Amino acid sequence: MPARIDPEERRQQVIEAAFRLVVAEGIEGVSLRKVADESGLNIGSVRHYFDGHHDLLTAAAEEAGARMGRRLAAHAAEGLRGLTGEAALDALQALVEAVMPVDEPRRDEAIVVVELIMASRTMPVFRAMSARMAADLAAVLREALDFLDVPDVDLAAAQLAAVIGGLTLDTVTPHGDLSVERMRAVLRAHLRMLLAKACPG
Amino acid sequence: MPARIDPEERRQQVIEAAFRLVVAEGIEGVSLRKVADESGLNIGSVRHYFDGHHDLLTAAAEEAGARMGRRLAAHAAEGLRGLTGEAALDALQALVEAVMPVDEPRRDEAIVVVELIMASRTMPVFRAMSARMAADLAAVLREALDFLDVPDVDLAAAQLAAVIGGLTLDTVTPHGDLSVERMRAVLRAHLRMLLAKACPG
DNA sequence: AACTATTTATCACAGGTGTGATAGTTTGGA
DNA sequence: TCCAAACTATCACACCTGTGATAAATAGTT
Repeated sequence: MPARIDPEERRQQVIEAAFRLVVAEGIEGVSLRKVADESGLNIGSVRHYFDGHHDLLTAAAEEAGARMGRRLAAHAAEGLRGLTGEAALDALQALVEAVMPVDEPRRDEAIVVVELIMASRTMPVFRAMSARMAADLAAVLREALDFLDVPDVDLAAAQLAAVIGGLTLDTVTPHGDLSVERMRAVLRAHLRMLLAKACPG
Repeated sequence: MPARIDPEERRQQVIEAAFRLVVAEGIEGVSLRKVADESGLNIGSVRHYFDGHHDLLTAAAEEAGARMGRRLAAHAAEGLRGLTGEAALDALQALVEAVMPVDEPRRDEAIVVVELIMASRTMPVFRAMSARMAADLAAVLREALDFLDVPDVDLAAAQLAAVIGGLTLDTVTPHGDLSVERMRAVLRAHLRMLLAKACPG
């Protein structure tokens, strides 16, 4: 049986093209023909590796979620245990910035994620992954804040998650079009407020 | 000249239908034919009052921005001057909740606004209005926080704007699917943190 | 070399889109 | 009454979409 190319590799190639289209045009711009063009494949090939449009979207969402999960796992909260002062602030900021649009690759991934989140409002295909991504992020944030002895971890984590979402939205859209520097400054101010409640007692 | 019906009224009727479609299906769901059906008019009539699809979207964006502006103006920041403690907290929360999805009409409007913001990333039609809405909100927030003697008004307003955006996103989407109560609690916690820096000095 | 499963490539069809063009209908004023 | 302006209603066209179906080319195995 001819398998000159790894099917999984081809699928990734297609998903990558889909991501580029999401960044350029939004999720509605992801059509089979455009994905085929963008990936340099024929639409017939795309349809051979994915069981139609719906399946492609599902796979792309899965991959987006997996990447965000990997980013969170990489900057694990373990190293935060017991840190205080500026060291704690720096470490926490580094963790949060792992999922924020601070450079081009992270910006592209953030765009894909936010597009997916918005789309999950009306497209059932994305509901589960959208919810899972929020849960993953919340878990990491709670763990991190807990390690830093921040009180009221649940509430603080929810606040931080909101700040992350809002800053991301205003950075990747013309709404407020935050610069990366400004975004990081606002984030830092918020983290400082959160840690201020931990530092003294 | 027959003008049995106020043209402006008809336009509002059409825009209202467009808003319902945005809520139900997202901005991509706003097609001339669907708007016509939803508004109970013929597509020919819709095209008589709007100079094509682009013009309809422009008018809808304008109306969405105007409504958000009116909501902000209604809960003007004037009344906040000099308030302290729980009274300040309550007043500030009431102002912020004017633009948040705490009930069905505000939820629908918030959905329209967030859809517009996301769409403004790739659709030039929405860029200006998206930016204006952020500026309007930021101005009101700065004014309010200033009246409450919150220090570092610019930074505090930016933080608050981020919280508003993030909470709205997580309330109108399955991402974290916040209940209204939870959203208000998280918002209150954040406002409390901001005001804590003002209360003592 | 022959065979076979994988992969690539096309067609065609039904459905939806914006829009140009064109009739038909209604209604207020002369 | 008649007319013209405003409104409503259709057609048709080109374009794009997902998808079922089918053919063609490829390459590893026997």
